[in-house]
Amino acid sequence: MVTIKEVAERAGVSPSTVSRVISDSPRISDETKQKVRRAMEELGYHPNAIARSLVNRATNTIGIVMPRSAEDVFLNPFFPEALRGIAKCTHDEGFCVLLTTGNSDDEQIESLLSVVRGGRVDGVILMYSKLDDPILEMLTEMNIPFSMIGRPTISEDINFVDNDNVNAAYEAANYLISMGHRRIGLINGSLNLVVSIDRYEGYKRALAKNKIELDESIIMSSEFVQEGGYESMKKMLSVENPPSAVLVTDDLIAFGAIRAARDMKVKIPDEMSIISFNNIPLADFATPPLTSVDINAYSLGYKAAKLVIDDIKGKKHKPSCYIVETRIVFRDSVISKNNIS
Amino acid sequence: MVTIKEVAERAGVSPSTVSRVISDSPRISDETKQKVRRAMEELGYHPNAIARSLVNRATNTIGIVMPRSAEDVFLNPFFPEALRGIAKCTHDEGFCVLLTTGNSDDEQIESLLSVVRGGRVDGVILMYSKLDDPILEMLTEMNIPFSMIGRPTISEDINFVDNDNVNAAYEAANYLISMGHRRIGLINGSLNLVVSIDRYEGYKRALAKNKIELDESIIMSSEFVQEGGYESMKKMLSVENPPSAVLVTDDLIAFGAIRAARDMKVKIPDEMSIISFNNIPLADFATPPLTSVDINAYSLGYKAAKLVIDDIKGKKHKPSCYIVETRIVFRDSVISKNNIS
DNA sequence: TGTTAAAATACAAACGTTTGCAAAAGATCT
DNA sequence: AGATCTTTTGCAAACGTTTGTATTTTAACA
Repeated sequence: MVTIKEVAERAGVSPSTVSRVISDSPRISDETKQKVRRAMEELGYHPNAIARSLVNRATNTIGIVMPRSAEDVFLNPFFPEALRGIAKCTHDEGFCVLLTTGNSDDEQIESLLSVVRGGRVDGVILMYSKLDDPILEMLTEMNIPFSMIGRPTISEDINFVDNDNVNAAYEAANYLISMGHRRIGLINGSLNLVVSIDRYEGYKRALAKNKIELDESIIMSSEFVQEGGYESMKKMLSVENPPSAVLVTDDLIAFGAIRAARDMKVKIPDEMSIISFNNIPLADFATPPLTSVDINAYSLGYKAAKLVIDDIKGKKHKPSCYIVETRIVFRDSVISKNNIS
Repeated sequence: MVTIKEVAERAGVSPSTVSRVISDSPRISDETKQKVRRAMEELGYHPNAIARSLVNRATNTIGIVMPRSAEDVFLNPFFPEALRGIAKCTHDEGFCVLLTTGNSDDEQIESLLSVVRGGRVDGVILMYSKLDDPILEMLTEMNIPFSMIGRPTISEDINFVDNDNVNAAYEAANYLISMGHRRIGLINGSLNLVVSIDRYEGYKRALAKNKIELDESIIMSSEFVQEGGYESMKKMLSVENPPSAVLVTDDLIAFGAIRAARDMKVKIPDEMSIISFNNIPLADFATPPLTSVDINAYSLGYKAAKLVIDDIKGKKHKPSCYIVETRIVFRDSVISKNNIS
């Protein structure tokens, strides 16, 4: 490995001069800069990031915490998509991305802990928001810059990015109602995720606003996977008075739900309308193409990264939050009930 | 930040002793170890990974290179799934994962370059194999431990993990043939990816073995995305004598192909059988459920990580390779032609 | 040709570790 | 009690940078 000293020697200057050339300090004459740069060139010198980090006390790296093990995560396109946004922003800002992993909650925590205590990252992005999350607690305690994707429930000063999920769900449900549906089911994700809570709230508000009574028998919650959607839809359809439409809080779940409907010979959208969330790339290729709420996961990621990085750079002194827009992408899984009857 | 010195002072020993306690050196008496450990506990000490890296010349981190920008990548579940395997292995081995990104080929290269030259990673995993890849060249030149997912074409000594793609495609095509199909199309991925080349080869061999002549008009190649599959299938169906079955080299492409078939009112599998590759989670939820070759992306990732790490640790002195098994997952997108006629 | 100010560069300490070698302490033997 | 060996600990250099301060060089002026 070629070091700053060797460059210095070759250029006939001192190491400090080389260092200042690297940072393009005005204290060094142009003549010397040329000389040093040539030496660097000839030797194939590249600054050692580790040494630099040590003295600067900055690694230019941010750590990413995904839910649980990375296991379940990657099955859902939401995370990759958000990660894409994160990667874009970090790269733009000259930062690296370090993945934190673990095969259990404990391992996950231990992994994060070692990474931040070890000083390997300058900040952290928490890619989800759930109730009573020990990681969130840790992060605030450790006093390291971080931001999260999803609204925090503890109302401390925390950087976060989120959709307005209650409103988004409100509008989705409202859309169903505007299409003439009065009996509307809900297939939700796990209720300890605040995104699920919020969408549930929006659903409730839409029904209330339209004087539709809540019926617990057509409100389910499942894990964020297809199987959950499959089971939920089966239950939904075996209720004495099944809904004519259902709001599903995740496309993957919706895929499962569609499959269940097909298996039970109920036609979508003719006998059952479906609107769901996330607008994954495959939504367009479902049968029928899925009407879905686009949450702009990419922006969610990008902004989350921007928030931590600004925090790290000390640009913002107050915690900030950012709400990214959602929009319904209309496809063919919802039908107007008025037209039929 | 609490350092080794403060711990030393508190415990009444020298910094070097503390260091040796950390590494549990036998040279330190148990008594002293107790004392030092207590001091560490009380002060909440944690070793600084950066400083450690500097002297050890090891970061315990491996860099991941994905195709191009991370952009396209994450849309395809293959990469997340492989990443999952990588994450598992690295974690098991006490390594971290650093993502290398960039929004263009050049940026990608520059990003990788700065990361390895900067000494931020001990090794690298290249998640794909394509023809004339400048990155591959760089990696070998720089003389850093690395492994790749996918067979390298330049026959240098390179660690890699791969499926036996020619055989896998051979068997897939053979399966179609065994089901009575004689006219079989191919919808392939981009031909500068060696995985595509290999699967093409397997397809050709199967046809040759069964004395079926190759017909270029029903051989397409598209990008690894749904749209490509959509277009390819449209073309395939508008040929004067369309095939009764098609081998698709990626599930995502297959989704697009299915959609195209549906749009053109050709029934799957009745009028067109489809077998594809990768067996993504959603394959089961396609209409009809997709018969697909499972390539075990998780293992591919896990093994690739194992290979670099072994290399880094100097366990293996020779480059090694590892072939992971594939298996056809039979679902409902292929029908026997014999039964019909 | 000194004197002084400005510009350019060098010195050395610091960042938090690890580790070879030296030193001190304790044990064993005669 | 001294010599010798072993065990335990400490010293100091090193890893490759950055940066405050000191020093040298150059230029400008009288």
